[in-house]
Amino acid sequence: MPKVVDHAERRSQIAEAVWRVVRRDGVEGATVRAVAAEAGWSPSALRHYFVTQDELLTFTMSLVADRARARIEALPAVADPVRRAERVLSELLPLDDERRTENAVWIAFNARALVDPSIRAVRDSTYDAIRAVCHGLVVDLVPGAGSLPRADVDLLVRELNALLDGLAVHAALRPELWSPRQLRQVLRHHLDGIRDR
Amino acid sequence: MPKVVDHAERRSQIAEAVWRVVRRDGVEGATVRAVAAEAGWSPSALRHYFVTQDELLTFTMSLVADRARARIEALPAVADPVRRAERVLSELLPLDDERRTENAVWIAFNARALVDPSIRAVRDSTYDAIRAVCHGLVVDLVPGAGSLPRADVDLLVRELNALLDGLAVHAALRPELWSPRQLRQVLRHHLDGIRDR
DNA sequence: AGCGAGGCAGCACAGATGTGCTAAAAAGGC
DNA sequence: GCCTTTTTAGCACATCTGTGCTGCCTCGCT
Repeated sequence: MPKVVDHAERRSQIAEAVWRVVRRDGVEGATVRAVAAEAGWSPSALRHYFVTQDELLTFTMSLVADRARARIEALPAVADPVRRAERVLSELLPLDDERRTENAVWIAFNARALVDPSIRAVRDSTYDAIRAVCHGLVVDLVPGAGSLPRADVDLLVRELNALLDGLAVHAALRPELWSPRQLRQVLRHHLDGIRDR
Repeated sequence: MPKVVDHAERRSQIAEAVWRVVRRDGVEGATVRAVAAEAGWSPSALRHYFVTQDELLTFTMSLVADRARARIEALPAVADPVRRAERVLSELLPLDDERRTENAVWIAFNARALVDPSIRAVRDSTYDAIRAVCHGLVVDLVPGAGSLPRADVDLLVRELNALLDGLAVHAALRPELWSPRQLRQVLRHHLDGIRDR
């Protein structure tokens, strides 16, 4: 009774084909026909799993967020707050090819979010989740976070959050200028700065 | 002999029409016909000032960078390094409607730079210039920058640069979460941190 | 006044795109 | 083995896109 490839997994396979097309030709290159060719099916087969193109693209972007979330949740517990923060945030940086692809796709869709409401909804909730993660890390990182004014904590969270996305964007756009080692160094320096402030 | 509206200025007017279209409908909405309608001319008139669409889009993106550069160069001299850095970098953040538009357009084109070589060239040289600006500001900011290892300065430059673009992206994408006041606060906090390190 | 060149509009055309419709093929239950 | 449901292919159609081509209209010069 379990089909060899079920509906949900097929949708993920197609979404990954979208990633490859987007990396090669941008979001505007992710036409129904191009994605179908990349996935190895006919356009009509595609339409069986995604009724409209909007649905296809929205699902594809959600999958990026889901994959990252899954990686973070699967992370082993680490006692030291700096190291924990390093591990968690590293999952969001383009440190290897898989995450480079994710980041590039994310950036491409981000631009589309400026004008596409359904994409924007996915993006907003994802960024909210990332901000919450940053908040948790900062609270564990700052010595007396409990007794600190909320505005001060908020400031640190915003700063960390902005740095994180800045690093991600830079490294995804210009990998030749940002080695994984340099990304980690900057992140680590910033985290140390929060702890020792 | 001076025409009422000369060639170069007409090109800028058209590029500004592109900005408005991109803000409304994204880069993929910036078709020749849409831009012509926005600018109030026929598509043929457009083709008189820009032979191909690529030329139009590349020029439009360059104009964003040129405007920002001009604003920075026109800035009055400020003795205090923190205040100077604040003033300079503020010109790159979406603190008002004009700069919000610039940032949104920049982000949209940035995504296209992933696949469009001519756009990428503009983007790379602009980012190099911004990095150079950051370097200058950091050198003035850090007390003993001259005697500091080059790698340490480089680290601070990268961190500032990433924070700057992270702030810009966040504020452009979600203005409702980033008031100009909050942007300035985070920037100021980071600059103070560099000075007092 | 006449003329030549540049600025502009309109149309045309080939290609691509999203999506609907119809039928064939495959799969699965009895 | 047959029949129903799901999955896939193929085609069509209206729309939109970049860009080439042709002609008009309006300046500026002599």
